[in-house]
Amino acid sequence: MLKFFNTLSGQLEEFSPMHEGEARLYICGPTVWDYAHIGNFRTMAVFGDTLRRYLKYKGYRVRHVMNITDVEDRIIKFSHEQGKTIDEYTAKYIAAFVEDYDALGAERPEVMPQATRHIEEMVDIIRRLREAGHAYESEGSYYYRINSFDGYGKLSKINFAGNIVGGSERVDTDKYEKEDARDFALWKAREEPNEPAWETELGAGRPGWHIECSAMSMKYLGETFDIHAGGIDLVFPHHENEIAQSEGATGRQFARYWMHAEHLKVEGESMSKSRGNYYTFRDLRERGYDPTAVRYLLLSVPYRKQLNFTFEGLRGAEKTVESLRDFHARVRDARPEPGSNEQIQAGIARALREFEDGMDDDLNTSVALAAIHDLKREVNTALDEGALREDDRAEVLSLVERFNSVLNIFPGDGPALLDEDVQRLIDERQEARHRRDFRRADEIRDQLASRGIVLEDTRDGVRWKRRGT
RNA sequence: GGCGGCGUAGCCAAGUGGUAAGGCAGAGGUCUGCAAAACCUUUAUUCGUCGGUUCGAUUCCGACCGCCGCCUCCA
Repeated sequence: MLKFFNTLSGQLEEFSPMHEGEARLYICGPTVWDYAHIGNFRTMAVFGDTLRRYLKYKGYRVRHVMNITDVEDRIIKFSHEQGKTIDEYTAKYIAAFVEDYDALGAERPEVMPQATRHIEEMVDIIRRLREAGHAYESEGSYYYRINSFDGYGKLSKINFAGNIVGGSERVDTDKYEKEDARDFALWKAREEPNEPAWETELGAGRPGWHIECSAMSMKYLGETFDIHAGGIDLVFPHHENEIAQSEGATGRQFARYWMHAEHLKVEGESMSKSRGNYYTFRDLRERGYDPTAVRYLLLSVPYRKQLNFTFEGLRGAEKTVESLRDFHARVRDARPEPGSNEQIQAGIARALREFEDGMDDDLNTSVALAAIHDLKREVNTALDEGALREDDRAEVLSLVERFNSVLNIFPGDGPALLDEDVQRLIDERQEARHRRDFRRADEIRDQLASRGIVLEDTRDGVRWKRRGT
């Protein structure tokens, strides 16, 4: 039974979608003012993708929407500084995000809507909010009247009485005329003549941050949908405000399950540019790290726990991923005798059960990965002892495919080396050995080993075989 | 000040009211000319500290110490 921790109820709940056999989810995507960092990807690419893939694994049709926030204060500032339009400025970062997302092995969402293409839908919601008394206009801007919405605070459980309010430089109360300092902007009036703005029935201006997610999620998923997810920092105010906007406009429940991914730390500290421990995915690739290892590392801790990202851990993840690839290749290339082995069959059944139990428990990827490692060890031992049989081999392979359809951590092997390439390298190695150039000889042997070619030196020369055969 | 999370072996960490998954590193072994690679075995009488509840606590409760976060258009 699939269970998720729902931030709204504060409890683990059985997942049961609105529409039979279909799961609709919305995950808050990137604000494309810069390259996304590894924390963004933990949430959007790895957690979001795992959620999506496991829902599919469980047999649901998935409709997955991830927005791209392409209008926001920093974007306006930087595009202006560079003399570009918003679209010109963001195009580069949108393309980079999608490229990184793909490289991390995440499946693309069905829809990736951009905020700037959905201004009309936002205006429509604001109009409905005004009609319902939840919104008011002030000096050309529009605000949400928090006092008018009873459920405000139900997601974040914020106790406003105990909060730092007023008198603090943190609360920007003088910029706009608001009825209440907590009221938030739905629409910001144009202030400078050259400021990017949309001419709408609300006047010239641009949308507030929160309204875009309400508009795009409901447009593509319906007024009520199953799962809304994002980083834990979005609980307040972003998601709390989305609820107020959406439910205020429709009078219906907005998202039914709210899931929030914890942030990651880097070398034990919070990641920040000032600390110098801020990494984009591209930074890691430039340093030569394998994208699959990054994915593995980000997957190795359940999404609701902080993950301590370290380079030692990343190197470890590379080794682990490599051993998984070797394991897969070894099983794939094995040519065992017919029949099946009872013990292996039991191991296969146990691995499947443990994997699913782990994933069913709020996507506990740590447990799921442990199940894969246990299977790997057991099957490797059987191969060493020649105890694996043809039926076992086929089932292990199909099980690995199933696991990989959810976690996507078994890297590809690349194109196979042709026999003549292997022979040419072996001849070169023999020549090097005659010269007593063992370093070169070893280099060649390692190169072959990394492609699954095992060498066997004999009196008559060198024999070789593909690993596992 | 209000709210929340965490502290488990050298490192990353899962987990449970009944006695500690998995990965990396280390050690040993198979293989090998030696290595490397691959594979196997092994590594916490103990889960921040001190109390309490219990037949029994790492797991529940309280206090304390330490770390991280939200309350600010940060995933």
